[in-house]
Amino acid sequence: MHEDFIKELGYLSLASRLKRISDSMIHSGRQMYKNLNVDIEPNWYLIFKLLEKHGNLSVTDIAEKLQFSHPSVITIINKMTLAGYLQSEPCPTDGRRQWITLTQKAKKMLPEYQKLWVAGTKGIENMLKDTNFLTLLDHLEQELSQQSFMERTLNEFNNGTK
Amino acid sequence: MHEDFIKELGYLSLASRLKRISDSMIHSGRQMYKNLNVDIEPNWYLIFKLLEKHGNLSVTDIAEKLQFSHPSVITIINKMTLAGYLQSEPCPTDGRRQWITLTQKAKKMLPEYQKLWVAGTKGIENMLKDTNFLTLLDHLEQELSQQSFMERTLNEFNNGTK
DNA sequence: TACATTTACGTAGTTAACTACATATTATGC
DNA sequence: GCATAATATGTAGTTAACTACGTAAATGTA
Repeated sequence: MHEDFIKELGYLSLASRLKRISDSMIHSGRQMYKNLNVDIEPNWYLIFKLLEKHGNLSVTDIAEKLQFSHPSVITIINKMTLAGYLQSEPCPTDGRRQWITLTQKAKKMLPEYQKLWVAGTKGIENMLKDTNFLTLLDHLEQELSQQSFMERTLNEFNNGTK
Repeated sequence: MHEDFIKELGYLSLASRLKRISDSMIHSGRQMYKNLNVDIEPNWYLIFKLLEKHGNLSVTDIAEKLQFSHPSVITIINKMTLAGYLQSEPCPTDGRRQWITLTQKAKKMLPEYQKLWVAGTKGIENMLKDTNFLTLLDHLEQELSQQSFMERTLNEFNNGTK
């Protein structure tokens, strides 16, 4: 086994490490869909489940709820529309907005996909069930939203020179 | 405050959430370097610290130690070379390999940059010091290396149909 | 020793997030 | 009620990881 330098760096490389883990899981998810011949992509579940919950939403609504930029949402929605899962219609009361809704194909396929997502959730749960990992993520995200990584670093940097 | 749908999904959206956190920290780091007028990029610290430790390494060595693909390493190294921090020379005993080393500029600047990285580490430590977060990351990465996210999901999926 | 295999590096193209800018529509305020 | 500001969507270009493929050098083997 080779040296794992990112692990060795501890807190310093936290962001790199979180990126490594998420990249690996997303990659594995993409491969799974491909192997099963399911024509969806790793992050589409977010849109599926969001529209399942809310019925219809605008691009901006979706971006806010996912904390994505709106161009990212547009890119995902365009692909899902091309794949026949979504349709858009102009909002009747506001000409700027688009109402995004699930198509019949999406509603038909959702129960099947839902089984996969439940299985994925269980797989992760098995690894982490005796831990407080999600609570720690809540904590970390809340801390970072109160004061950014840059602000924290600069504070420590300036303390060091006092 | 808006609905945080990714948080709401719990384990299902773990990968999306880790990506969100790492993206945000990396973005904040880039902004910090920009504000301080420091001409380095967020992941260059990995190369700096690796070469500081090992003296010189080949592209493949670096890729293995970081668990990056070698094209990713080449991209980073090309930029750092352009910025004057790295130089390459052919390995005298193996014509296929390049020895990557720090330049004088890099050695001169490293103590200053090191202060920033120490400050960043402290900033993260302050958020997580009373937790076992790094241990949980070790655990998660080890579990995922033993059995991929896809394998775990398919196992659970097939159990569900039995 | 010559040929096949492995290894190291490099290039091209993909992915999914982002910012910055453009345009159209709605809301606000004098 | 018209001009300005804010909002919603869309487009273009950036970033950093990846895979796939190509080439050159070294290694192994018949």
